[in-house]
Amino acid sequence: MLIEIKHNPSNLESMEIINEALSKRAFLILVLCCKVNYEGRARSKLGLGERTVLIKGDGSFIIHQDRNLEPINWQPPKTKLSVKLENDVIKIVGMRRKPKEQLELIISTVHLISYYFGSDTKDIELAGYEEDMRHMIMNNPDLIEKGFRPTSKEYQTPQGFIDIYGKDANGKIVIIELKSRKAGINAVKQLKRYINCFLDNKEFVRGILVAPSITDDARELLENNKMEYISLDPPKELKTKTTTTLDYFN
Amino acid sequence: MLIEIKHNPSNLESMEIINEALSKRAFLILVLCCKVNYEGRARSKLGLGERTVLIKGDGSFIIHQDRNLEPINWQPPKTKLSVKLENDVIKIVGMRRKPKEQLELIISTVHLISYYFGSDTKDIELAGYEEDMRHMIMNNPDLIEKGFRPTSKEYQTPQGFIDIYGKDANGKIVIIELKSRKAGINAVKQLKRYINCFLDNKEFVRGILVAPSITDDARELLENNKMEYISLDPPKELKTKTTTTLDYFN
DNA sequence: CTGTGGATCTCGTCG
DNA sequence: CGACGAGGTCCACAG
Ligand SMILES: [Mg+2]
Ligand SMILES: [Mg+2]
Repeated sequence: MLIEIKHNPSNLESMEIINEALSKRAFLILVLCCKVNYEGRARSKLGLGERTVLIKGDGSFIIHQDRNLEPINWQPPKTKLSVKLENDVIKIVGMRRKPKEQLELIISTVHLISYYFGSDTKDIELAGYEEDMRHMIMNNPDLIEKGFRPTSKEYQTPQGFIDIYGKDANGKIVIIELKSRKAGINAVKQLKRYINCFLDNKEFVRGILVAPSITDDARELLENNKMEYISLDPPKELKTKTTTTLDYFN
Repeated sequence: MLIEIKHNPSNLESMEIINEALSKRAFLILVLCCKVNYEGRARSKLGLGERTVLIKGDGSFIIHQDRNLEPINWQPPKTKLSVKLENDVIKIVGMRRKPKEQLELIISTVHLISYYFGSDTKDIELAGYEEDMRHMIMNNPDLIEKGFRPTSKEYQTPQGFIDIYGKDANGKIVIIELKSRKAGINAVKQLKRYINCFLDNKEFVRGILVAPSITDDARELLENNKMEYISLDPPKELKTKTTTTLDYFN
């Protein structure tokens, strides 16, 4: 893999390396002392401090402090980047149209600069999502209860799409709201709104909240509204086996 | 600033440097070829590729591909990290209890390893949020309309807290829903639900959605329900002035 | 510690 | 391109 690394470059050297990396759309890594200004959807100002900056070939611009998972400032992919040197201060500016916003990095000192061209073609495999729960239930409706028959197609109300719509063994309409994480009161409210769309039907419509767990408040609200809860974990099976070695087949 | 950098270390060297960085809670940066497995709230598997990894002193564990703003895999702060070398393969594991989850990084080759101890004490100043809008309106209620008088305290309905509650010049109840970004149909639905809490009052309750802009569907839904829209941008004034130089006072 | 809701949310999907 | 909704959301705040 092609990688360039420089320790404690001068600001002039840094500017040239940054220009090189930006023009070649490399993955650029900087450790530096900087101030940061953001203006656009919101506005922010960050005083001097040492930070790690990532700039990706797709225009992602990411500034990390030494704490927290999330970057302190950022710009999404497709940001237009430019760099200039003025009075021995480096400025990297990331601009976006729509929304109009810009992130300005004012650099006093660069401790580390590196850029590389890597190969990363593999896509991630994921499981454990709401959509996985839906597939599991459609393939095995008895997970809800014996005799439950979901309709094969999505059902739309004025309030939006119902996760799963079907009928129980007695022919009663059943509306299912799925949550792949612990369900709170908002999940119950959403289910209630779907049921309200059927009020003029006269016949009782069952509402079932399906989630791995539920908060106490949500459960109370659910029962007060004569709705039901079924505990179900989202399936987490991947299509391929997970390995912890570096075999050729992975 | 103290920083260590090594280009193309052996896996044994890498393991020792990673151990050093982890034990000292440094900010660790790696560019490497790896596979990644995650298991916990969900499950994921990522095949071999070159990635950039950040591990912060607070336990944040971040894996970036060469595209997208967001990391492909991660663990939040307070993750417990460990490293080992087996058959010349480095494994870094990040574990969390509650939720129980683990992220496993299986490394074949390290291209760059660096760790540092930086100084970053400044907090960010932010503006342009819903809370800023609320303050602005409370301090200048005429922004809504002449004669509007908000109550000083928050008002809670069974549906949750109302952003701003007050009365207009005619003494009619006014409920305001704030959005700091473009408002969609969900903002309108939320406002409608608050108003429904006052239905037994008999008297008409005004609902006003305040946002910088609104989608067409949301506007239609709003008007069909006899509610109003006021266009208002969140204020973006910072307490201190933004500078684009490196003056001592910043 | 849990629950709730905002966010420069991001990102995929669908129209 | 805009609207909409899920998310391993993260994160701050309140109870
Ligand atoms: Mg749903
Ligand atoms: Mg609100």
